[in-house]
Amino acid sequence: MLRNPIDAPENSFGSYLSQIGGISEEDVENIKEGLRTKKVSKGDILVGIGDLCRHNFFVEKGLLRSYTIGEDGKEHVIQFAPENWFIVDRASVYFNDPSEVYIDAVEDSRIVLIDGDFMDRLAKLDGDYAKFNDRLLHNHIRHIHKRLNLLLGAPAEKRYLSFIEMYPNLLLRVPQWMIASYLGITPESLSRVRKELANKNFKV
Amino acid sequence: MLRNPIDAPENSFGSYLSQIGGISEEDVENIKEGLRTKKVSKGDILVGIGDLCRHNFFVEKGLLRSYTIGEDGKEHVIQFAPENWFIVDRASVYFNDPSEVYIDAVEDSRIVLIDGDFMDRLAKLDGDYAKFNDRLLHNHIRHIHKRLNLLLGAPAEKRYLSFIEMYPNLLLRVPQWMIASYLGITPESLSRVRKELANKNFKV
DNA sequence: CGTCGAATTGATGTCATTCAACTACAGTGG
DNA sequence: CCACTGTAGTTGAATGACATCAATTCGACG
Repeated sequence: MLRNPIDAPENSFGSYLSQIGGISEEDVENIKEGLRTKKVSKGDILVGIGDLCRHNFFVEKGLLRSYTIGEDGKEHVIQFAPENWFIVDRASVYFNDPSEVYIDAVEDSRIVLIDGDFMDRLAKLDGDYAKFNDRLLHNHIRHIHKRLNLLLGAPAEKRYLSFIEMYPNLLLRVPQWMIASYLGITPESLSRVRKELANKNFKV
Repeated sequence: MLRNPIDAPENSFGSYLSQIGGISEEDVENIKEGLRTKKVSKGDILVGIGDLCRHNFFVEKGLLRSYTIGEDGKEHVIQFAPENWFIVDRASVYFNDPSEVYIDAVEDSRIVLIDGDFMDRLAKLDGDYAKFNDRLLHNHIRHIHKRLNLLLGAPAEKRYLSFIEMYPNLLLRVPQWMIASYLGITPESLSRVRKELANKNFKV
């Protein structure tokens, strides 16, 4: 759930753990062999609705997304995950419930599969590391709350502007109809919002 | 974040910890003296926007809510917390950020104030207890995700029906305009939705 | 009894959706 | 190399859902 995509070195998950998670190089070495890295192609589905989602996915390179199919039969994008983000149906991993989302690859990607008790093993190495997962969870919550506020209050244009502000780097990587889906509007509406903004002389 | 209001015995937080949290009676005794219980009156504001939210609130009796003021100047209800629920701006407690929400009392209430590192102290008593907080966090996330889905996909009527299903006991306790605010619609619209449902011969 | 906020109702406006047509472009196979 | 096809994006006209504004009713409470 943290920002700043980087230029996708191999094993950026290791650097992430040590730099952002504050986990010693040594400990990273000790546990990382329990991890699998996987390459997926654009369009590949990693988790389907009804599956058990057994892993948390860390994106080293590329772009994943999660989405549901509403009762209206339409896709609703829940989250995008570019480099250095996690993506997962936490309820499914944690409670062993069938997944309520799809997770698929928007671009060819290289990802790290983190199994359910990876964090537990990490916590066993050093009690402080339990706090790392805690931080991830709190970040996640903060993030969804921001989104909730927008959906509750803001009209389409403001939601779009806020999306640009939060994910400036995704603007050119994600097709417009997916952004529309993330914003909770139709592609046509987003097209018109963009036109309006252009008329107002708005530059990204 | 768990259901089933009860008939508000004194110290229902203790029972909650032992029954739901699986924490031994003895350990509950050991730490509960660090907790304060407080009575608040309908309308009292516990946390204001900009304040530091220093506590997680557990509702033993009564009803709290959290809400923001959108840029449109309107209230948006984030969450209701009846008996046996927690309510908190987690980002504020965890990251020491100024609160982005108000928390106030919808009814006269008796609440337990849980300070930021209560869970840490609990975890120190018994390593397994760390998992309790983890479970709370995951429940919270699952809950907001459900909400996200509704806001993304469902029209007013479906959101209302889903609200009734999730919080049947709140229907009679929360004024209609607050429910409307929770659903992201105006009180007038909710009134019409209800009328429609009545015409369709819908019974709560 | 009078007042105030909550809820309903009607008239009207606005924003986003829907449906359909059209353009642009990328990928495929002849 | 070019036609064929499918998907993304744009645009227009009509519709629909919800908001807004204003008037009225209802009920709680001093």
